[in-house]
Amino acid sequence: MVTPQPAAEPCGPRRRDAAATRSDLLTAARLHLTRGGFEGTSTREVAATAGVNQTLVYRYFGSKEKLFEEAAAQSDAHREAQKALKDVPLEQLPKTLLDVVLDAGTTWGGSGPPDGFIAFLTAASHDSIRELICDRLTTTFSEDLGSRLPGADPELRAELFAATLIGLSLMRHKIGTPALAVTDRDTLAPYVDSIGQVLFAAPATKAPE
Amino acid sequence: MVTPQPAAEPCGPRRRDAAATRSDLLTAARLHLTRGGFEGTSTREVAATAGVNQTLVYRYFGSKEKLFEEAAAQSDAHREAQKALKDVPLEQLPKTLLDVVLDAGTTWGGSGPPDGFIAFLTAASHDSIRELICDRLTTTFSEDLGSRLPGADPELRAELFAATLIGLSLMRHKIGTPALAVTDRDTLAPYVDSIGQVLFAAPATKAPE
Amino acid sequence: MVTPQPAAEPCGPRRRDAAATRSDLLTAARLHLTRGGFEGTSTREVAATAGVNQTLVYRYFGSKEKLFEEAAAQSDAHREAQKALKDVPLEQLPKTLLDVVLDAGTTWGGSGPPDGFIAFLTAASHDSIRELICDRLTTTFSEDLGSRLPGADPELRAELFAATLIGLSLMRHKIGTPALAVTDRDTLAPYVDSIGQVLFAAPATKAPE
Amino acid sequence: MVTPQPAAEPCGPRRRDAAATRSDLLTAARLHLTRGGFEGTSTREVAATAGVNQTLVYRYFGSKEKLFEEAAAQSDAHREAQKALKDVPLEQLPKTLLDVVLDAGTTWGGSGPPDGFIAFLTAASHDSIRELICDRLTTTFSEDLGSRLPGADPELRAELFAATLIGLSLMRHKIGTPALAVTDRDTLAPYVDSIGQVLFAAPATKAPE
DNA sequence: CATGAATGAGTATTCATTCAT
DNA sequence: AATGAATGAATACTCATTCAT
Repeated sequence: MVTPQPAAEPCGPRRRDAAATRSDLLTAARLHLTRGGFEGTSTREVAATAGVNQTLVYRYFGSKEKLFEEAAAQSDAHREAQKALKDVPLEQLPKTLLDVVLDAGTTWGGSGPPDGFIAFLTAASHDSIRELICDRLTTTFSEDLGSRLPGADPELRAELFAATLIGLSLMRHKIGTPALAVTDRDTLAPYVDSIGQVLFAAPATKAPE
Repeated sequence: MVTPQPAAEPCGPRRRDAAATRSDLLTAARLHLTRGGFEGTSTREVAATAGVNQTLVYRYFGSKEKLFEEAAAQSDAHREAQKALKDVPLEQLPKTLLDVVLDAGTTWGGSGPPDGFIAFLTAASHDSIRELICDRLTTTFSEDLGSRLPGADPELRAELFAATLIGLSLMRHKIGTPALAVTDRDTLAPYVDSIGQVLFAAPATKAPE
Repeated sequence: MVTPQPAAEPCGPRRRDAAATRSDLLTAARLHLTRGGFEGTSTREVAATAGVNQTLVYRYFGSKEKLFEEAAAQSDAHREAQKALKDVPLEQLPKTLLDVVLDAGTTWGGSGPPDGFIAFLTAASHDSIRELICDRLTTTFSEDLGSRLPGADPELRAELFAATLIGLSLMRHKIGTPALAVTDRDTLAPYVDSIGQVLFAAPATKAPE
Repeated sequence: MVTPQPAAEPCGPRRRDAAATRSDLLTAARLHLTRGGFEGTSTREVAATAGVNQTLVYRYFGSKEKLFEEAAAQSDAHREAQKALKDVPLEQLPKTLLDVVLDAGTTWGGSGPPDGFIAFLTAASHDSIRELICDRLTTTFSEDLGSRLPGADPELRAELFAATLIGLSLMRHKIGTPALAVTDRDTLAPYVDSIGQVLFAAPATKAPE
């Protein structure tokens, strides 16, 4: 796990810009978090990727754990998902959220910007990060999406939709199963859409199986 | 990540039983793998959980990596899933696979036997284990299930169903989102079932969105 | 340091022959001793080369140290050297001892039978082996050869001749310097001979330099 | 092999001086190298002798091997020998080189500064160090000294003289044979001198023995 | 006589972290 | 604000050795 780009030019003591340094560290941390997870990444690697001295991790974040927590919290995907949940009508939600997920991580093997509450699942073995992920999912899906669903078990149905997106993201961005790794958005959309329809519509009164 | 039970009282040299020792190590490894992932678990922890001297990991497996690979490969869930794919008619598959997934890992926070190709996703940041998971998913879903699906994109639809199961397992067993963590099988089944119906049926001729 | 031949056919629990096993272990130990020295060789390697179970080292010798001591002590070269010192006239000694040294270790890079008090110098970093070597050299040279030399400083002159042989052996068998590694016996002999003549003859009354 | 002085009292974090730390490590490594050889010395021992934290070995040298290679390469004796070969007339060379050798290692049992391409022979079982020693000997003797010798086989005769010095050093500094361990320089000199005369003079046309 | 199982101490090396400049 | 020096605890893995069969 040393792959990510060495980044940054070695230019003397480095430009003295606290904000930029902080932000570079966070970006590097996000990248490494999605690849190696919490325990699989060292602060040295992160600092190297950010082109920054290792000890600045401690200056700016206090500890490896806090750096990674902040990195995990800082997710564009999460923000976008939440915005979508407020603005977009239910029937367009599946496609919109699919787009968020697809943008969030580059296709498997690619090297684009890593992001998304989803890719961070890799880091779920670390307790504090798992809690953070759980909170995010709860707010965004169980609560926000759930409250918009008619019929029985709204939280559960919302979470099941989240499950599909999470599984999809994992298989596409991390594991690389043959179909999901390469299928384009437009082929994918109708299927995700129909899962959404099934889960978002009020279920028929449950006949015990 | 030192939580799992210290197991076994330190009671003299331990009974001399190669097969049992090997198996205890594998069980302990599976447990730790699902909790801390590959890099998050030390061989010492595994050995302690198994109530076994640390060096026996190397006697029996040669390296941490090989121990965890074998542990990851040894999955009842995988076997059952594949059996189901051969014996069970398509319309009963969703429920059957759901049961496999639910049995595979104990509900979040519990301490039962950890298992399943799914729960091991935690370990997906380690390359060799990720490949193993990828192979398993490809064989079981993309190929075996895919070959049974009528209509277009069979592998993709098979993988999407796998994605739902994976996401479900992760959220229930690992992350613990409020609804999925506690919902019982019978409440869950109809929803998973209807996702299965949507994905397993031949899709209508796709109208470009 | 795992090179030496795996030896011995894997033929069931192995022929039950205490003497042969002991002797195989000693031979393997000599071989490894000259290559990796005491600390650079593990009992497992020795046992593997001997085609024997590792624990037999302890059955037959009690400890790694004792195995290697016995191996170091068992030197054909030493025996031959001592015999030469008794039987051979002074003026033929240099050539005779040269032959002992040349036979003792195969030319550098070759894989013949390793032997000789000389090659064991490699193992001189281990205290008990160093003492053994010291004893051997003292008896053979300082005492036996020394007692045959006329004139002043006989022990010293005997040891200086030993030094030449030791250095020669080391450079030829172990280090592989360009000339000594390849020169044949007949080219070498006259030079060693003339050193012998200089050292064995009674020195002129020393004029303080 | 834990003998060498534990050095330096454990007195707080130690003075912050990179150059001094590096150099202390090298000195300690040289000392241990001549006593225990490569495999017989642990980085902990070296660090302890240097009065330095063990991890600094890796900060400054990257690995045990690189530390010991650099330690072995850093030899005053080698420098002096080479200087002598340039400046000193042939007939004074034996005595000059003898002095280098005698200065290089303290008399057996003493605890002075260890040095010299010669004493490092102990470490010759480690491949990279053996190569280094071989290179040094080749340059200094086979080539530099060889090129100054008239007559046949100049490299060989140069190497034979090196062999005498090496054997002498080993027996005096490492093995401790009775005469060589204690004899003073002035007693030793005439004998080494006469060996030099024999080897440096053009040999009589070789009559096949 | 021979072997496999088990063990504790040790090895090189890396990590997160702190201190002084 | 940024850096290099220093540190202690941990990690994977190996070793010599003993015990039970």
